[in-house]
Amino acid sequence: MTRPVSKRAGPRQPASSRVGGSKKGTRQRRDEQSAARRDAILSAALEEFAARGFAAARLDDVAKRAGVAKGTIYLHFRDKDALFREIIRSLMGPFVGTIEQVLQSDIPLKVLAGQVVELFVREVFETRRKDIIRLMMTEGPRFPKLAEFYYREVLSKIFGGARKRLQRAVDAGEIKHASLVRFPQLIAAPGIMAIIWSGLFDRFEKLDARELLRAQMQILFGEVESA
Amino acid sequence: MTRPVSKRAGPRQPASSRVGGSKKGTRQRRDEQSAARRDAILSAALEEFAARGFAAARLDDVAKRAGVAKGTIYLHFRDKDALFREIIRSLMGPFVGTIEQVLQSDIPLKVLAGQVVELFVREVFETRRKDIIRLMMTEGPRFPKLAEFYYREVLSKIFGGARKRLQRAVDAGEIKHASLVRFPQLIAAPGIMAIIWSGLFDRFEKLDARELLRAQMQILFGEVESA
Amino acid sequence: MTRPVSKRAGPRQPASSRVGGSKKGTRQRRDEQSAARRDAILSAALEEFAARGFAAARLDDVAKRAGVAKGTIYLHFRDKDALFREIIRSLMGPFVGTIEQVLQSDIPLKVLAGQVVELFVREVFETRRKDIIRLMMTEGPRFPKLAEFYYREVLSKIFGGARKRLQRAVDAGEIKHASLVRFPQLIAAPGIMAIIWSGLFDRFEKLDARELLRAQMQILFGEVESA
Amino acid sequence: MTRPVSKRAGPRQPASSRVGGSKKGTRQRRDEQSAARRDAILSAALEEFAARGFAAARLDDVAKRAGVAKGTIYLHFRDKDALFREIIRSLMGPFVGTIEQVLQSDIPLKVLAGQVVELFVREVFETRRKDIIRLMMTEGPRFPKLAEFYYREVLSKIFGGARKRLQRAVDAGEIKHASLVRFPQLIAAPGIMAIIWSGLFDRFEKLDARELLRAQMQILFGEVESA
DNA sequence: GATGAATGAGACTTCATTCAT
DNA sequence: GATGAATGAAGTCTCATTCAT
Repeated sequence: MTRPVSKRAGPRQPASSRVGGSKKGTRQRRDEQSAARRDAILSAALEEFAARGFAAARLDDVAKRAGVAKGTIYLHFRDKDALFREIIRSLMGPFVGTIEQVLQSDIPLKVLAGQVVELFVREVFETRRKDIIRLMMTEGPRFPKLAEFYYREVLSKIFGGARKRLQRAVDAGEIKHASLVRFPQLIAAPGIMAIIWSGLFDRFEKLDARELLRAQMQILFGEVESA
Repeated sequence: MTRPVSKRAGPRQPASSRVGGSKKGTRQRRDEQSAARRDAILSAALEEFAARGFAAARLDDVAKRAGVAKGTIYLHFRDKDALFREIIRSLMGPFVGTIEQVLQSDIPLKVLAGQVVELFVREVFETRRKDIIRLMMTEGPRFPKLAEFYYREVLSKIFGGARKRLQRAVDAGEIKHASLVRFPQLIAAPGIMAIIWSGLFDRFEKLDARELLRAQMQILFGEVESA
Repeated sequence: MTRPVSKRAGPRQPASSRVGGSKKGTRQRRDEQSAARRDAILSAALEEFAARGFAAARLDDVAKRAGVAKGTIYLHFRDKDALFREIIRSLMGPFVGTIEQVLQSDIPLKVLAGQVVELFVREVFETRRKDIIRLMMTEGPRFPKLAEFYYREVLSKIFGGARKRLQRAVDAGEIKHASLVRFPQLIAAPGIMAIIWSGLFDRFEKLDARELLRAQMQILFGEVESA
Repeated sequence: MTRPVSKRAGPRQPASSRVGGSKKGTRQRRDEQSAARRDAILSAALEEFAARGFAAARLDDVAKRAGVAKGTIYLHFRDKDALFREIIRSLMGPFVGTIEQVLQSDIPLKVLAGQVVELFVREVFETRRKDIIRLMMTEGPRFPKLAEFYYREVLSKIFGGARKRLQRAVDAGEIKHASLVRFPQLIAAPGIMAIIWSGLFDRFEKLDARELLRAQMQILFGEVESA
């Protein structure tokens, strides 16, 4: 839970801003309150959805957790589905930029690998983004539009960037496993594994996500430098 | 007499014999039909659960798909939860033996790796076991007992066997990545990735599970022989 | 639970006897078995109905308790309602004769009163007839036909006989409370009270039915002689 | 989005104002309406339970009779059981005070007896309290908690008060039947009888509750004065 | 805008009744 | 005749959604 999850990139829907904002004082304060409420709802909803799954989560509980009335949810989101979509959108969006940026840097792959591991652990695995990803995986099949958005806006960009970087590395003889260009998923796979494992089996056998990822990176790229 | 309440009833269907078969003794025939029905329910339920998730799946649809009446489900399973648990149990159980057996054989790791890939692709990825695993991942957190069962009966056995084999290989200098003994999950990770990807993004970009797994195996163990 | 409740006076319904009974041996044995089963069902049903009430009692449990299959119940009784009616009929019928007989005897009222108390305690309160009466009270309103039967076959006869006897006693100056002729229910009221109390409050405060009834009799008729 | 599951909703009725009333502050108005609805449900439920028994009564019918939606019942009562318990509690509670008060007055027993008869007839037998008592008798065995409550809060208090008063009367030579101190139930028995009779046999033979009770009182206490 | 009581479709589950065996 | 697996109507309860206040 490193940073305030909500940076809201997506469009806000009804809210306000429709009317020219002049009187600043009251108007602006109201907007802020409204935005804060919206964030509280998103945040509460994420926790409820993560804990019980989309279908089993109750908007009643979401409202209670967010400290608003049930009806208020509907002032910000058309329905339960829209709320769910917005969670994914608003919480993953801001993250993609960061990732792309990292991938574009020209530092050696071994160093980059270490950075990616740290980025994943600190910005995903140890935050609620882990839940977002889990939700995406578990509920995604029932939200085709969302899967498409996620693929288009997140995966294709990340994997696209990764492929380019990997190709350069292969061309430069920096790495030997050329199959990575075809399957950058292999880099992400241990992350997925860590997320799933943590939700199911940590009670029985802890799995150290950082070490797991570093092990894979080492196997893929050789000795990985600490971040 | 008095109660207008109802006057229930319900002739059963022409007893179709859709399931079951042969002739044999009456008693045995009945048992077979009953078992066949049970299987039909399990099968139908798996499909419904896989398609909509546990909470959103309707037993009504399960019954329809299985060709039985709603009440019949309750002759075989106490409730929806029990049905779900039984799906996992009955379909994963028999598979574990096979996997363990394969892991115990003394063939070279490279060959074994190829066999494992084929086993996964043919016995999991291309069958309904894929759905079982997906369900386990998606609904597991809400079925702690089931996660425990799965860990105890499936994962600990498979990973236990794998660790032993890998340790031997490390000791014999057969492989160089000793971290695999600590993290056999790295071998399984691409399988998980393939399952999740297929459910979410195959529409946009196909991911060849067999090739993905072979790529990882090759990276881990060097050139992998075809099975 | 003094005597085998079942004396079956009422007509038996489907059973048999339709065909001339000649071959005695097998045929008769079968009839006996069938009758025994019928009694077992009635008996089991009474206990289930008494314990849970008519609506909440399950024929499944009745069958189990009677040691027969569920379908067998329907060989003897058209449906749950009929089963209920038959319980009342078959278990109260034989009792009425006895009561009437007692009321017709010419012994002094004080003695008679003692006999009635004993009869009630031993043949009703301490047997399953108590449950019959309770069921009649609790479920009666929903079985108008049954209430009618009960009134016609049981109450009107008993109260009719009682009134005659009481009138004679009044005429003879044997008792002073002439209102008893109008309200013989006053004699029965403590019995009803005892039955209801025993089902609800015996846990908190025992109520000695015999003493309660004797107290009322004493008040009504003066010193009552032990039976 | 995906789920064909539904698209529930349900505009509420024109908010009829059938219940509640006046104008006053908004908040208060709402509370009043809510309370009125609660009462309507209790009232409707009592009638349904009285007519069909607890198990056979349908909450659907209760809702219909109360003029509310099914779900509304659950806003006020956890479940069917709770609704039932609340009926007994809320309708008997206020009555106990009255009864106790009457028993404490120092008027002569004969007068008191007349008052008790009138109280019973007017406040119980001719009101829905009759149904409450009937329900208590018929369903009590399946609601042990309720029976306990009823015994503790109602019966023990009433009988306790009665015993004291009767003991005083015996000591003062006001009455001769000392057994009444041990069995105040004898005073109540005709009331129970009247309630049961009215539900079952009034069609065949009317039983005048007031006269029945007065007859018993007269027998117990001598000439009873009109109330 | 915010609230939360009210709504009612729909889910799970039970169980009286039937009928092939 | 006896059995009990199968049926499906009907009941209880939940919860997404609405709208008067």
